[in-house]
Amino acid sequence: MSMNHFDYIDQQILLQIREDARKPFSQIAENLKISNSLVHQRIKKLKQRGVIKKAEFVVDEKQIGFKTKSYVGIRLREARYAKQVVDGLKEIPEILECNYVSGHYAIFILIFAFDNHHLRKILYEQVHQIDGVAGTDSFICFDTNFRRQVSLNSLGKNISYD
Amino acid sequence: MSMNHFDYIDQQILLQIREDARKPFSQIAENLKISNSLVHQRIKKLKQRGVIKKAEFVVDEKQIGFKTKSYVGIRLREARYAKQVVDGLKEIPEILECNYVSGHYAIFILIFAFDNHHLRKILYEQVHQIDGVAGTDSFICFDTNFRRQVSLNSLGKNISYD
DNA sequence: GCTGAAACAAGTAGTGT
DNA sequence: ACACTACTTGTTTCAGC
Repeated sequence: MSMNHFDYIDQQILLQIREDARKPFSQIAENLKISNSLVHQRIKKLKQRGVIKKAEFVVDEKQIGFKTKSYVGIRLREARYAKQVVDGLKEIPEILECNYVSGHYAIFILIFAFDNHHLRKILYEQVHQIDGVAGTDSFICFDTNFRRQVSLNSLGKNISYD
Repeated sequence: MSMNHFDYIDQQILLQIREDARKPFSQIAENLKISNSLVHQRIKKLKQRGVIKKAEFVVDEKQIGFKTKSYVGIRLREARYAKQVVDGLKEIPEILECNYVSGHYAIFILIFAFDNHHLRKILYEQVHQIDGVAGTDSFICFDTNFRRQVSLNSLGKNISYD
């Protein structure tokens, strides 16, 4: 299948910058006992390959007032409305993620709202008004037990899991 | 309610570093026509307040082999098994997020697997084996239409939405 | 609470092996 | 593909407003 290939250096660099995007390259170089500029070159290539996209600061949603997190499954009146519903959902800034899914729902979204009342208003006054939406089911998150990034352990191996 | 207070500078800094965690502080200062060191001070305070947690590089899961993304709702045999089930789920590295939720399911998780076959194996051989799990429903993501961070427009205002 | 300059550290590019 | 050096740029701290 020969897709991307990652060696030990790539993997270690990813492990380090992923958790701290502002970690000095020179420090990474020191840890790995390689030159400063090699780190720079590798990261450049990882970007070119599309393995790393961007570095972002993680803002705590709760700290800026978004206390209610909820997943919401959306049922459509008919399947062919999918695209126009997605276009409508995109206009609602509280919706942070939107997926086409298999199973009970056609579309599955993630919403952050100020509180439950706010969530209800978004659903009733905005989502339900989009032409093609038949109904929604909400899965309000009482608590997020954990949240982490994808494992890098399988890199470079290539991968038998059965 | 007097929770956190954010002025224009805080908001602008957040907007800029959120999308590019490695943007030089000096450049931010220039954009806002404030001193280099004020940017530094403000970011330090935002960290202390817990508004920003860390800077992370975003790794493209598909590029490192995780082609199947799925949300999975978990039903419990009895509600009181919740905690021990979460402990079991935490041991499965392909599970990237785990929430207690309202509605049909007790627990709602996000899984990234190599492919559908791998996903099935994780569910059957790991998740379903955890004591307390009655069953699961999967919502496999065919496509992610969009994905973004929470809006910062409500900062500093304080907020009436009804 | 903010600025500005000075000391320090890191990022970048070019050259050679 | 990598390391070394020289150069440019950013970060951090602190005195002073």
